Amino acid sequence: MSLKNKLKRMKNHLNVPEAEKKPAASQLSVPDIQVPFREEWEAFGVKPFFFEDEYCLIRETVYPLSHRHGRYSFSELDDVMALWNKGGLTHTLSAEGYEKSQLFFFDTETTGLGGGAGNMIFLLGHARVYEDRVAVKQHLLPKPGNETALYKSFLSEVDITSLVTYNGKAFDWPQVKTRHTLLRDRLPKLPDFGHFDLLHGARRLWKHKLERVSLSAVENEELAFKRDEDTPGYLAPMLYFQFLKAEDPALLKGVLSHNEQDVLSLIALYIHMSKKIFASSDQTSERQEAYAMAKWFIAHKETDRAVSQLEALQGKAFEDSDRALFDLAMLYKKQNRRQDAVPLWEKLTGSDLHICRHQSAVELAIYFEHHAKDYKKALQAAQQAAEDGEISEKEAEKLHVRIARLKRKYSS
DNA sequence: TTGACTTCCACTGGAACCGG
DNA sequence: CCGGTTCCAGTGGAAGTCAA
Repeated sequence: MSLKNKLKRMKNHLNVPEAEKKPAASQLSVPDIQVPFREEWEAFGVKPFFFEDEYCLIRETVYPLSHRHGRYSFSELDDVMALWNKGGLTHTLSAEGYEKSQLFFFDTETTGLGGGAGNMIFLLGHARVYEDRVAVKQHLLPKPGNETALYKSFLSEVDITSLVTYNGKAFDWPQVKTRHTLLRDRLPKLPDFGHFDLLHGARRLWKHKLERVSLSAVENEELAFKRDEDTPGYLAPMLYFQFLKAEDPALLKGVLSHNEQDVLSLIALYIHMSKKIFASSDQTSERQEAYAMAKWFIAHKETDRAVSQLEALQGKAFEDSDRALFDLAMLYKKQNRRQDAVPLWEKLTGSDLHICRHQSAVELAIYFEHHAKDYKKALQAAQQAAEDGEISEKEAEKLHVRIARLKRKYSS
């Protein structure tokens, strides 16, 4: 909590040059800058932004909240923000404490994948959801020498405390940081920040059924969003290099709209994943997905939620049903409900999965020795584990010690 | 109090994989 | 193409529990 406040303070520092942001003064002081194809750009809703002796291009697009993007309309962000802000749930995607307009849905287009100095970001796009509209804003680099203007305009907008990206932790943001290092003496300092990277949650939930967990695959399968005549991202570098030679805005229209669709998809995906997280366990039809959700809760130590999620899956057949049952038993143990865990472990000693079979037998041995004080049953369980054909050297060694001790206790 | 175990946490190394 | 993040299983050590 104190961290969040710290970030808020730093954010204020970041936004200090409020006065410089007004382009009017700069525009007057540098009336000699020529913007090629300026009329064409303006017809496309793109305006120049001037800073010192440079400029970049800004495109703003507005949607009503009722606008549908696949399955969802942007107004549904309200619903999920309300759910998060009801509190009581620890989760990496939790927007508790945030205003919805603080969420900064963010994506870049670059000249390549490598992080090296040869690469650069040429388009920074972001979307924010306000009370009455969704505002998309894109900052475009008109030529390599104008990065200061690009980052000046972008950094005066970015809410660094709540980025929402897709693989942005590994890709977009490190790139921004790299460029920022090159420019650091001319730009405000970057603080640490909160960052929701939707890639990892998407992987957790859908890797079992999606060949690729790319944003476009997730759009298709989960958001029911279809792009018409999309310019694929991998073409962006080539188109940008053509643009640098010809300067014709038409070359980048496809890239701009691709980037715009990307940030809009981030909003829809955030809505989608949040709704999934709050959906009660029995209304998730896909069992593997429900199990993935349970494991996500376990990772966040949300034991009660994980338990009810797993209980809803009990008795249902699916790929990982034994693992799910084992996880449930271990959660019961953690909750001090060993009497509920025991029948599950007993059942799992007949599992096809070695890891579940073995670990369950060991847990039974521990339970009977230390809690039920039934040394005979403990010995039986340990011996059953030891007789398992798939047992490893190390496991066998540990069981040997356990069995020896139990034999001693049992005979006395 | 001590010793024997268990539990919890932090760390680590490897693999997978997404972005343009 | 390649960097960075995360997951996952495994490890080790500190802290906690219990019986004698």
